[in-house]
Amino acid sequence: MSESSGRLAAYNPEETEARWYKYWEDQGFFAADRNSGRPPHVIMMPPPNVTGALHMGHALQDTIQDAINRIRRMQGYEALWMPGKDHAGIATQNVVERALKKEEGRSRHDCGREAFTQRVWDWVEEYGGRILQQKRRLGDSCDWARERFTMDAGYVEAVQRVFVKLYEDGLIYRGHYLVNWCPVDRTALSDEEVDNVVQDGFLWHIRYPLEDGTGQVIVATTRPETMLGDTAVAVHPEDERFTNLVGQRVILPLMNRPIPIIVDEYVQRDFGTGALKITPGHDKNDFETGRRHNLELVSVIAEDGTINENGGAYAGLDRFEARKRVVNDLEAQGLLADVTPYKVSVPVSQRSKAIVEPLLSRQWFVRMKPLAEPAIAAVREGRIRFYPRRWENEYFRWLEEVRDWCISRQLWWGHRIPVWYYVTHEGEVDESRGFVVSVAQPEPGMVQDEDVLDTWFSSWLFPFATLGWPSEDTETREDLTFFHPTHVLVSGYDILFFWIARMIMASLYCMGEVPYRDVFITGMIKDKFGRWMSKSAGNGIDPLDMIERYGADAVRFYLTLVCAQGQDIRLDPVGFEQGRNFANKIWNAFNVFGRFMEPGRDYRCSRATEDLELVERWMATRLMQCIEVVDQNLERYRLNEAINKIYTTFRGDYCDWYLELVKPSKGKAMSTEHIALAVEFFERMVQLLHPFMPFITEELWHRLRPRGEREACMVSAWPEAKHERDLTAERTFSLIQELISGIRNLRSLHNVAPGKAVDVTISLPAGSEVFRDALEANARYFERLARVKSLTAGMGLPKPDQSTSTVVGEIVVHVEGLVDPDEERARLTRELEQKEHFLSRIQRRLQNEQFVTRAPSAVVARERQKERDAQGEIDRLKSSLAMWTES
RNA sequence: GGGCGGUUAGCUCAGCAGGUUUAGAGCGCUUGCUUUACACGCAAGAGGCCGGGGGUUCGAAUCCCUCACCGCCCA
Repeated sequence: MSESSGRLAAYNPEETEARWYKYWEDQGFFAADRNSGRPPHVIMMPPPNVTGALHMGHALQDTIQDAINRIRRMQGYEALWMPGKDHAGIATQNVVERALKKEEGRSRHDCGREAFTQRVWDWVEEYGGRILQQKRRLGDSCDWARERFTMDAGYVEAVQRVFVKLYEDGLIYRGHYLVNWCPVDRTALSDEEVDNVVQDGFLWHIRYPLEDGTGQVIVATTRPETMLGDTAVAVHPEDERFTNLVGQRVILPLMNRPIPIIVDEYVQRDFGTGALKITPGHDKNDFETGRRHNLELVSVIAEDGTINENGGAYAGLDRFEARKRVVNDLEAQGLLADVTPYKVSVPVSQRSKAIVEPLLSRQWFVRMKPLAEPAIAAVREGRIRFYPRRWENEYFRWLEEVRDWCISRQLWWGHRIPVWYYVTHEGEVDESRGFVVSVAQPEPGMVQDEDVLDTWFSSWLFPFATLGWPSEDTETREDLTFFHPTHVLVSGYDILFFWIARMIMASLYCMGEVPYRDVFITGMIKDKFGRWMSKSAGNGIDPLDMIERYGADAVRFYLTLVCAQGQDIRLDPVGFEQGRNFANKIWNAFNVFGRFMEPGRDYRCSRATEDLELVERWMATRLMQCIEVVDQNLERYRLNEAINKIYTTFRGDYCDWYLELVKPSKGKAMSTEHIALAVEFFERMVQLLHPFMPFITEELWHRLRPRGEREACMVSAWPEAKHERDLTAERTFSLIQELISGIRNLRSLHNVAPGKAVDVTISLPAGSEVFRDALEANARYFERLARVKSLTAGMGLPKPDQSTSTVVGEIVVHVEGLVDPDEERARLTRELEQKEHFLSRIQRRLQNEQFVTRAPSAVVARERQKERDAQGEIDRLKSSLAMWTES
């Protein structure tokens, strides 16, 4: 595996990634064991739909989860990332229905429930594992052996048990209410599954003639077809326009049915004409009004969205066709008073995009208030914390006004509702005898409720049902006790209510404890123009394509870099190039010393710290600082800050300065001691990078030293910032960096050929003996990085003839042999202006008495130092400039 | 109608427990360089009164108020 000599080609992720993933899995590194003696750290993967394919949202969230999981594992936790998949009721049923239609031209009804359900199982068997396979390409280090499906036998039992428990506690009831009905999927939906979309519509003003023929009332409506089911007209009690009409009746046009005029506070006087048609069967507000006034309730729309037998002449028409016909007929009869354009808010099914119809229907509901209260308390008391915090407000707002949850779905695919009915001799359900709520069939011959449960009614149990609850098996229970509650949930705000809030409720209710301590809410991936990615818009970016093109590490790196706290991400696929380039950089950096390494040799640095040369001591301290910053940011889930720090440290400090200075010159070999330290630093950097870029780091980690049978970067110990920072090395080296940059700048400005060496004189202020010695000792650095052939450093050295200068703090650098007076004057003038501008800002601050007296003394001292420095620099710049002006 | 985010370099975004920030990164741009780890690179540079207005403070991109525009959520 080790390739210790010869040139390495550009990094090729493809081969590396497959190999190491297999290695990790074969070694069992993903498996979590409660008997390890280590403290647990658990992440529950939001279970993807079995029908799903990997998209960028998964890639982002998995990258984050895997990074956290890998860090925790390296930090010595028994890290469990629990994978699973969701049966996704409607979505999956739809997929299989479409396939059935396409392949056999049959509907699920042609097929029959049992056969159809079997087909879904076959489909899940065949394709349901696809998305989890795709996740492996990302490098997800989940404990695959624990993978759970929300329709697994044990999981089914959990769902049924929770239903029964909730029912017995009075938290589930069956009710006859207006529900959100999707005429396309022909099922009830919860409020959360319905979006309100503003559309261009009309306000139709319709004349309702008074029964006594003395006049008319004009009502305004956005849904004229529902008039077929009107059972009243309502006006506001204090609306004087209608006082004399209250108690009278109007004849409902087209239906020729007398209906009363009632008063109700709910009517908005300034809407339309002030008179409101009341359709309790097809409007939620009207439903309430109807209840208050004991109005008759007429349903005129059927489950398929057509007008039913109560709709008179319109029976059988689709609701939209009926609207046109109703409007035409009203107009023909002179009953249409006015039509005005109007913005209407239309309820739309999130899944089918069909306009949802409020329909009277008997469904099962969960009483949410009692479940919500402990869930609110858990967050208020800080037992659960959201990152970023602002989502807590959103969470509270939803829970505080949460409405009961309609959980029954008229589907065939899902958890069957554990409710049983008696049957008549004819085999019909006999509801007159009531029902029994029970996991098992209570009596022979009883039939189970036809409906299934909302998918979220199973996924809200995910954190503990996946760990085996409610199994009584000892092993399982110990596992549950060890791993639950979990530690962090990573998910998007799009399912804050659907899933996150409900999971918290379910865990508190069933387990008596929170499901997790931290909730990390990610932003959503948008396209580069800020639009949602979708198949229909064709603007999606396939993570697998990106992995193929750039490598999984590159994809992960870039996603981590742009995943700033909860902000939506406008993803530009060219960004992944940065990841690929960085991977290549890492690969080649290894090559700098790797090509000198003898195969099988374990390079260890034998020098004491004080024997290290300056740049080595500096690199050691930079690494410490990097680890500190990374650790701090990881604690707050600021992964972008962490990866950014590692990136700049590796690229800037390690490659551009450290490696450049320790690599041997042309044709020379690298000393064992230099290799040893380069290996040591590299090893640490690779470990820090591993959670974010697991593949390339694993590969290189193995090339660094001979490794044992079951050793791997992914199970190595997380680097610790255990050494003190070496502030002297930091100060000395950073000054040298500035001097070198200054010289490079002068070379560039004066167009010195890259190969041409220059002589440099560095004039130091009095008392700089130590620094002068450091410069002399490290003259090689200047030669290496700035092509300085002769370096003269000393206190108060004069400017050599024919030289150009720049000022770094109290130091003046003269580069000899450069003459272009005009260029020089212009440059010095520019620098001088900048400095003077800066100085005046500082002085303005210092002349402010308030500042001097009120600001902390350290701040004032710092400003005074800045002033002195700037003044000194200005003086030196002026004298340099003077020389050029004289000559 | 209520709530929340965003507005910082040409583009995409960091920075927001007020003072080492003379506001950073990547891409793009300009100028050099095939200096044998890397052109998926190196070096040097240009580019921003941090959306407008007001306030708090000795000091504001950062805290408060207000307005504008963009986006999201809820009714």
